Amino acid sequence: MISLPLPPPRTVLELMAGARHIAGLSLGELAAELGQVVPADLRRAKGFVGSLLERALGATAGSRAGPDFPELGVELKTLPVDAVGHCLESTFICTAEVGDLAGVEWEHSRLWEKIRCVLWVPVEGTRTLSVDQRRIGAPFLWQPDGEEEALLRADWELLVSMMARGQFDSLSGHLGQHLQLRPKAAKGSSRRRAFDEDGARTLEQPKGFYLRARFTEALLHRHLLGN
DNA sequence: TATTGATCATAT
DNA sequence: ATATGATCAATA
Repeated sequence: MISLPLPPPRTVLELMAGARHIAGLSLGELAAELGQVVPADLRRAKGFVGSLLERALGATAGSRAGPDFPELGVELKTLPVDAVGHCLESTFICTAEVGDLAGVEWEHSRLWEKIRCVLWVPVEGTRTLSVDQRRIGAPFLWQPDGEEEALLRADWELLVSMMARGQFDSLSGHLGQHLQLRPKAAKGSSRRRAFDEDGARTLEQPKGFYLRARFTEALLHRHLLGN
């Protein structure tokens, strides 16, 4: 047996090995090894699974900005799945700037920096399963290929250009084939400085970029088929 | 019932 | 206040 939490991984291969090591464990078993208590449900602990996995695998970034494993340039994301392999939720990637959008380019965007190398860890997320019984699945590393990058870039450019033009009234979670923009705030009343269609200062709801569940599901299934 | 809009806890 | 980790829950 290897003791948990694992030390900070020195290489991507080491991180992968750690993730494979905890695959098959239930969240209850993993939490017990870390001396943590598992909440009865996630209503008041929405980040529990992600934080638990970070701790187990030796992530050190905490809630600081940037990737979970800065030295490796790897972002860790849990992926809630059901028994059949369907993704149950979209995946939050990063907050979106709603003002001062001039000159932002895809290659230097926070979105691209976040997703250029992701270690996905599927975790059972069916709500009828108690949290402690949910099992951790096999991890897989994803670096978007040219086609995937082009698809995400197209969505990103549409959404960002609309915000840059102040077209917030036309924005909704319906836009974007694979990447969407949705509210991301503690309260519905939260506001950030932005500019309206006439360039006048205004306040808008904070927003975040999310990968649609069907997109992450395609990644998962492609991995399962061997790629 | 799939999806969008709203929300919760914690760290800095 | 804002960024981290996301899932909840109302709506269409």
